Amino acid sequence: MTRIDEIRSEFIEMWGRMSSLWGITPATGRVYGWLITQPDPVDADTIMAGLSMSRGAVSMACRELVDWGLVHPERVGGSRRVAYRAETDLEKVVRAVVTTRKRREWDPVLERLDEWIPGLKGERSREAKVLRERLEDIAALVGVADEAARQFLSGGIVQKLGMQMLMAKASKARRKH
Amino acid sequence: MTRIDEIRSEFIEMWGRMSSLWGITPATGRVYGWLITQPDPVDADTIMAGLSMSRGAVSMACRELVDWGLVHPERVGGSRRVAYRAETDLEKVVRAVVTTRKRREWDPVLERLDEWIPGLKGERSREAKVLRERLEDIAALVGVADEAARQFLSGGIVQKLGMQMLMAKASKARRKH
DNA sequence: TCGAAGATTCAGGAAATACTGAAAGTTCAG
DNA sequence: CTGAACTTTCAGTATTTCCTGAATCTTCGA
Repeated sequence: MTRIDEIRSEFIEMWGRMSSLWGITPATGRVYGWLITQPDPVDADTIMAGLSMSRGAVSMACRELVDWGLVHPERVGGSRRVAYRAETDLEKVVRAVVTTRKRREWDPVLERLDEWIPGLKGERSREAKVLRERLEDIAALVGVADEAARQFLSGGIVQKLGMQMLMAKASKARRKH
Repeated sequence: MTRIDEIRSEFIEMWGRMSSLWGITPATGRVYGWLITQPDPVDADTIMAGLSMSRGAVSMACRELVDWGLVHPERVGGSRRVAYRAETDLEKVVRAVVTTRKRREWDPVLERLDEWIPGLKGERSREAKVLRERLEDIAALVGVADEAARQFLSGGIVQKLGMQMLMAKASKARRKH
């Protein structure tokens, strides 16, 4: 095994382990990792062979990645075959992840909090009063995060420039060492 | 079941479901949710009864929460018994979560990237070149996140004020509706 | 329209993860 | 120092989550 294969397989394993952190299954994570290491789009059979996964698992993983917007399906000329290409523009990746997680995870939390807090307004007990205060604090914090996400996603030119600047800076700083 | 008990149990269930998102086990999430709903510190037996969990599970959950800094153990006067109190200062909570996840999850990623990238410098193939570019981009992005986290944790007065202002604003905005 | 290439689905089995409960460990009052 | 009160540990089991692979469905060239 050459150095690059070694690095590739470690990188893929890393994506597998980080999968829960992103809210995807391990197999999906490995597929995304694998796709990132491929310079050109690859089809399902190649992924199957490369990761020793079943056809079904590859299909489900790719679907999930396409839903997230992390991978793009491309028709291979003159055939039904689909080849998958990883999105490598990191701004798009971050945007896709923020969008999906916000919708799936934060929005429902805010909704529930907004139901609960008024429901506690009537209660007289100290218990209810304390709980209400705590829920209000949490709602405020989630609201801030929500607003920040919204700002980022609405993505005026300002945010884009800011992000690119930061990335360029970090990139340069890292190269020094 | 009164309204408050209903809300409490839904809130606890929510923490159970969100647990994987925070990187804790469901039982640990439920315990934290339960503690948040309690105005006063509670001991292990009370948690056991309230959540119908085994003694062992409660012990492990509380330990994990204490490790994260989300819960504080307090000795009950004149006895070996320990009572647990949820941290409700949200700035401290966010700080604790950022610290722990950064250490456990981001730092290792950066470390690995820093090993891999030089390892690819020698390789001539297009494959290696493309992979190296992608890893460098990822490293830059993680580096930015890392720096942001560091800034936040080093927590000058500036960040604190900024956060408090945002929270106050969000809090007020929410009350209007 | 038909047949074949290829994608998708999903029931069931495999693997990972979490929880229980009893035994062992720890601490403290007396 | 002792034993009672309380906590922690961990082997075994329960539960959840994930993956496989064969059956089914879809699309496209001819």
